[in-house]
Amino acid sequence: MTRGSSVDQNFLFTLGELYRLLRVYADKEASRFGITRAQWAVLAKVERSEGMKQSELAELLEMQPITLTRLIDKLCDNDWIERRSDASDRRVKRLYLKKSGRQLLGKMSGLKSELTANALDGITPADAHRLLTQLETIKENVRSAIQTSGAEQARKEQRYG
Amino acid sequence: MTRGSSVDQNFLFTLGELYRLLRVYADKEASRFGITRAQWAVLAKVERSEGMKQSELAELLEMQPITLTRLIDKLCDNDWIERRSDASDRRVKRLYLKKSGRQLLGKMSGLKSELTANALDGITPADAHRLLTQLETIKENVRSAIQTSGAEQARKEQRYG
DNA sequence: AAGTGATCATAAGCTTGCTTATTATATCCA
DNA sequence: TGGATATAATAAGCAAGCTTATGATCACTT
Repeated sequence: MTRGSSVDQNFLFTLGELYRLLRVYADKEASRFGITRAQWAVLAKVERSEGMKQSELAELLEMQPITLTRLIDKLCDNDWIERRSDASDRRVKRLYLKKSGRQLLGKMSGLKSELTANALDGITPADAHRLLTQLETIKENVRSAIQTSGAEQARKEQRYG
Repeated sequence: MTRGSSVDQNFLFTLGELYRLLRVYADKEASRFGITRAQWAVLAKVERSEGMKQSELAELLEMQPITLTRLIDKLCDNDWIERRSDASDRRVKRLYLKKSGRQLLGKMSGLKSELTANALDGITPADAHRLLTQLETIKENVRSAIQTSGAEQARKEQRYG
């Protein structure tokens, strides 16, 4: 129980503290390439799945479409990616890497490894793998917790509205 | 190597995605108490170490003093904490919980456990404990990586400035 | 004692998240 | 065919991070 309560006391806020540190670190390093960490994450995801709709990409990135829209604006301004209209649905815009975007990702490929290696220093590859798996598990847990609490909310509103 | 490269591909951005999800979740739940997750984190830290200087608290929270200043403004507006001038150093303000802040934390004590338990569902207490330890390790790694890269920066500037 | 440099809190302005609302377009059903 | 509902992208405005700069105070050196 001591063990449980210690986790209980710390997990929620510790993750936030780590995130802030990691953000400062990654932004500082990425800035040498004229890009921010947030933009880089989008660019990397576009590379992995070109031709996606913005809404699909937003879901993959766990962010709201409007947040993504503004990041895409910046990536387009820099000519790293482009929006192309969808032939069969005129609401949709699909995202494609441009040549300079591909080149940038090439130049940055070593940086991600370096940042990750520095962050995970002293953690064995096996532990790192387990850690990542656990983070994915937690992501799923939180995603479904949000949906559940949203559903409860809707039910209450229906009952009292 | 497969294992290493899979971590390499994902750790940096996965943590950001999890953070965003967790933020949405915690903010939504905390809002029932009229407080945000960020403000809650500050309030909880003040409870644990009353009488701290703002600058010390900012360091504990891994955030910049100005970021903290504005969160503290809100906590003071709500009368949950107060700033008291230091007797021996007139620059310093020390932070103390007020009665209603203590009451609020009491009311919210169950929520943190609930959020953490939901997030860590399916992860054994032993694994959760190891996970938290690893997050702390990574925090230290990143903190020192930032300092190192800052030092390199300063060295370069000195050399070329 | 006085000046130089550090430290504390804060201000101004930017980024990247969010929520809520708007506009255009699709889809569905009656 | 047409009206209600849903979906895609964007806009406006707020929250909470950041950097850089400022004013007040302190500490140290001379």
